[in-house]
Amino acid sequence: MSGGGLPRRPTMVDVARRAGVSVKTVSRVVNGAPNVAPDLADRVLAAVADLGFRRNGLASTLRSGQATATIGLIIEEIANPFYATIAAAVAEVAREHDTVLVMASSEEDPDREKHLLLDLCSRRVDGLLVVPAGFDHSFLRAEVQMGLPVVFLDRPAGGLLADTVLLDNRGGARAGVERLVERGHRRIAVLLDSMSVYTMRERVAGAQEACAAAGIGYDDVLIRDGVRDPQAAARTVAELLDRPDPPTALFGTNNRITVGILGELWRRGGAEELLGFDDFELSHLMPRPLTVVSYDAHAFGRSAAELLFRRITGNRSWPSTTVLPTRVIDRGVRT
Amino acid sequence: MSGGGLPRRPTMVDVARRAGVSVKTVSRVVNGAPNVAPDLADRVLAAVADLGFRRNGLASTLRSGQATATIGLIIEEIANPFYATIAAAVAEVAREHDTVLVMASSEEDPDREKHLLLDLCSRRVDGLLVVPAGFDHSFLRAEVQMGLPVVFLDRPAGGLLADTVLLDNRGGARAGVERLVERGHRRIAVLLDSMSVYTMRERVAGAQEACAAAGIGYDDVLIRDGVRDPQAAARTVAELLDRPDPPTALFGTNNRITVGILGELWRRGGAEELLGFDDFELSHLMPRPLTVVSYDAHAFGRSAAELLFRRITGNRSWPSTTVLPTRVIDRGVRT
DNA sequence: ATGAAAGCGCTAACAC
DNA sequence: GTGTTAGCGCTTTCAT
Repeated sequence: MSGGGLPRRPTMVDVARRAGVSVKTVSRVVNGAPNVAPDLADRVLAAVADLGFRRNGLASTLRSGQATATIGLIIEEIANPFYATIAAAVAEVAREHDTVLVMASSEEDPDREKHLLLDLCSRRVDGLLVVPAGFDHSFLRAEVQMGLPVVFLDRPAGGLLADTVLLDNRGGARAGVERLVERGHRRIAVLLDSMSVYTMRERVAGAQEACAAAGIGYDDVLIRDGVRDPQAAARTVAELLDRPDPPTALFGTNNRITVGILGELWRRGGAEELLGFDDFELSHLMPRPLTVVSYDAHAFGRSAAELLFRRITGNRSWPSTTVLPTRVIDRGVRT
Repeated sequence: MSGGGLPRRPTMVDVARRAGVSVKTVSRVVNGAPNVAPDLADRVLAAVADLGFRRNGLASTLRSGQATATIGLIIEEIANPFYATIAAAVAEVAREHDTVLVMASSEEDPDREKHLLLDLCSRRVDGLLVVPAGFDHSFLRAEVQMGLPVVFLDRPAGGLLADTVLLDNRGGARAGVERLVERGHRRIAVLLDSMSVYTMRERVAGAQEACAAAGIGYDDVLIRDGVRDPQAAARTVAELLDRPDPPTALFGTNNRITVGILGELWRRGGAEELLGFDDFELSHLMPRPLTVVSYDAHAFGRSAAELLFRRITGNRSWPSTTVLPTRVIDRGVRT
């Protein structure tokens, strides 16, 4: 081989040698510390440029014990607009604190979530923001006790007392379904991802509260669990509407499901009324009336991130739970 | 103060002392190295659990000289579905390589981009994926020469020879506008973000090629620069359509602009034909015919990330430029 | 204002 | 199998 070896990264020792100063002086110049003679500083800067020196932040952090200026964000699915909006809001707050964001998606897998969280702990992030997929987060207790701030977002933690920021899932779902009921619907189908997810349980409970209050009996057939994606939602709608006793209204309990319902209703020209949890861009241009339970997703992400940074910067008050309001945007047909 | 001091993080020395072994043995156990007597391993594990020890990955990386298992991704705007899809694809590939993703948005600000990139270099990421906002990336040359892989995505780098993955912006725009021309349109407005952005220049050039080929003269009035967001797009549409010589078709050169045009056309009930670059979910449910220049955004992100990891794992071939195809999805009215 | 030496937490290299 | 020592690149402490 003709020596394709890459040039070794220069260190402060290399820079010091080249500039004819001590490493400490290089450190001072590189970090903008005061009290360095201008001529020495110039020589150091020249050596830095010549050598292509870039300070090793890992070594710096290790020795100084400073924060890594990094926070971790674990969500379920990056491409979903709900999580993308949260990520954008968190990144915005992180930037305001000169901190970078390590982002990963758990894909609703508790094992993967645990692995990711512990990995981030090893990387000594300054704080963690988690949309939990698992049900037991006690494995984080030691880290939390040693001062690692963790904020849970959208769903509560399991087995760990920690800051939590939630949406008013139950109230929003109840208010949405009440609109359907007011317009005379008695057979309302509810399509949901999985009862193992906190938000789904809450939204279903809210829907059932509204039904119960209106004296509508519970019908097993209308509650459809396991609707994981838009395709599944479309299939479920087809199946429901082909029954002898079809629903007259449908509740999509998250944005993916609502999109799937919408597509299938459009395809078959169904006139059933639709309620969705989560608003989305252009929802007002949909080819049919669509009522949505909406909220400020950006503010949601920001609240959680701001709380995290309050902890990082020393706030030691008792763990809090914040519930953000939702509101119904009613585009249904008036009767 | 009554000693609110947090317990110090235990180190391998603490674990070793507690387990009555040497640090090296702790290191072996913690890293799953072979040749440790089971009873010693058990004692170490017990001490680890008691103390809540978590290996400091920064120190480990520093000493061993191993990779950080981190890549950086710089995009323009996290919440935009185009970038969110790319981020999801990149995260997917990163995961396949047991690597985490540091993500940041430059917000189209070259200074911020430079700052972020150099920060990531200090953090010793294993590679960089960049949707460039700036025009000069020569400040990365030293890093690249020392072996840092960098892949540019969606737009080419400035002043730096590096791997690049692009879309066929020009060909896609040309093909899209050709459809409009085929249907008899002679006055086609083009709304674009900024001519300083590479993709915009290419898309406008493609549109003009199609017009020129059809003998359509250039009309200054119809090329609208500076359309930064959906609101601006809506305003521009209103202004164009209120002119004495309004366009009969509009070309939105990115997803944000197309959304804005769509809203305004819907609001005023305009019958003008619409072409958009970038497809989006539910575009087929829009209340009017909408032709889009589409491509596989997920594959786009994956290609770039896979190329990056090929570099990280040692591929040293000449920098490549890949151009991914687009296709027109024609939902326009047949004449 | 500058430098020498020690050491952050860990692992490589070499004992034993 | 296990332990000792040195040192990754940097910053701290304390001289001068």
